[in-house]
Amino acid sequence: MAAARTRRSQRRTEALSRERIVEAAVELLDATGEGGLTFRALTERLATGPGAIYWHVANKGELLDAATDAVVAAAVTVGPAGSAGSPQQGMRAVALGLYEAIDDHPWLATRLAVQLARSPWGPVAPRIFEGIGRQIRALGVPESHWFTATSVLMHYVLGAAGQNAANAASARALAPGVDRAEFLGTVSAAWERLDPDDYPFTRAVADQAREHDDLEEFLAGIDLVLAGITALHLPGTTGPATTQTAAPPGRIRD
Amino acid sequence: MAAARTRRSQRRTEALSRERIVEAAVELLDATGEGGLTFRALTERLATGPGAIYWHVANKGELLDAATDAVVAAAVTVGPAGSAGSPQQGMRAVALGLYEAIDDHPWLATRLAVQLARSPWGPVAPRIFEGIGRQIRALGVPESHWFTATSVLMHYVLGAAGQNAANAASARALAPGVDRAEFLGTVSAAWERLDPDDYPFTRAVADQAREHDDLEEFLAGIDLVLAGITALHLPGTTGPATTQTAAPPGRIRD
DNA sequence: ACCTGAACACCGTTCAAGT
DNA sequence: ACCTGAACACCGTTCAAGT
Repeated sequence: MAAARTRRSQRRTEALSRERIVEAAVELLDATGEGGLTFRALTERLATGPGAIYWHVANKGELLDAATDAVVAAAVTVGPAGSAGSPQQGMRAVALGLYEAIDDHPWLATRLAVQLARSPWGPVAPRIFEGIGRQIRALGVPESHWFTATSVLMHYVLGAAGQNAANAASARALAPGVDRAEFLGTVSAAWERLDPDDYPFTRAVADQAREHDDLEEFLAGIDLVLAGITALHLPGTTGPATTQTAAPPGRIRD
Repeated sequence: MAAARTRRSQRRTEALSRERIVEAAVELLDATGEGGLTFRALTERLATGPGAIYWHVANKGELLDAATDAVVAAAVTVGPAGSAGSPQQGMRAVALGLYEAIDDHPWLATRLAVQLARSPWGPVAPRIFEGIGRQIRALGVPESHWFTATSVLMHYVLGAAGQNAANAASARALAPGVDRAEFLGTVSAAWERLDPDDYPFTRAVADQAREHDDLEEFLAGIDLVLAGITALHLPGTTGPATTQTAAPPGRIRD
């Protein structure tokens, strides 16, 4: 309704709104990183004064939260419970969605960490938790393990995706045309220069770090966690020798 | 040598040094959080001017990095390769060391995320990687899996420990005397108020979230990952049905 | 109801000057 | 070599004033 008149106002002014502000914030974060999001830059981009922004948004923290939530929401499409394909494929789809979102918006990794660490009950945590948890449920994991399994996967996915984005950003920063492999070689070389007495393991692993493909590594980690879930909840298997699964761990602090 | 004269200078002035500055920064972070660490507060605490601090430290980022590294170094004592006890106990000891460090210094969770996302080749990442990796090696994991297994555990441990610290901090902030269980009840209640159509899984899990013991949950997650490692590398087991472990995953983006 | 923009308090950092 | 402290540029936020 009233669609005829909308055309003219689009060009210059287009009336400020919370959505437009958040949209501009995301663009600014993508272009200049978290340090580049200032009210000065934002007012310039939106052609207004700071007061106008504060009318729609309480403060900078809320703006960052809204930008984070908007990007995450777009990345993990909650959708109807039953998508096509196997649960494993569903899990990969959700994980890759987050992986690519963080790859496209490198500031997201840090912001997610900050936000999950500040208010786990905000809108972002449930979004990610739900997206991963549904796949866990579809895998046939018993309900008693749902929380643990989903938590492990969530933390791994976010951490590893953030690490990947960091590698990508560092490679870009080192020199415009630097190859990703070349950059990983630099890191690997740095690790090989560590003290042999203090860092024997890290040095030994430096080679693998050089050659690995990030996406493949990411998926291998997910497979590892899924294997653990299966091993723990399938009564048929001999039960892993490494760990007493059912017995309560008990406190072993000092 | 020259031990006799050291007494007098300790009280008031005690000569500024990088170590003293980092020490004061950690104290300030512990007392007031990341927002409380300012050069103003720091100069007051150290009874100097900002110029004196800048003589020992390049900028605030370097100071935060140094504070983070100091706390992590104290938490994961690298020590001689072979400690007492089983590899599983060793793994728990390392994980609990980080868990407690983040619990004692809540700002550490966010700062580790920032720092690992910015410079994975800095001193902090190898410290944590080495501490966890040695236990992986001691568990008999084949070398080809070292990198994946250590990465998964590192991301999980840091993420889950940060989450725990966040819960603790939020419980404290909600009201001085609020019980941890009471706070988790609040979060659980918030999750149960989510839209049933969009968040069926999260709502179903809200109960578990209310009742769980954080430390127990943390250790259960580690057991899960260890079970996955065992399942993947032990040729004896029937191989988990959920995932094709050996076959290269291949790109499945869209 | 929504926006303007000058003003304020505070921050990280610099630097000429001291010892 | 090490420290002082005034000064600078920039930041998030406020608020009286407009429409």
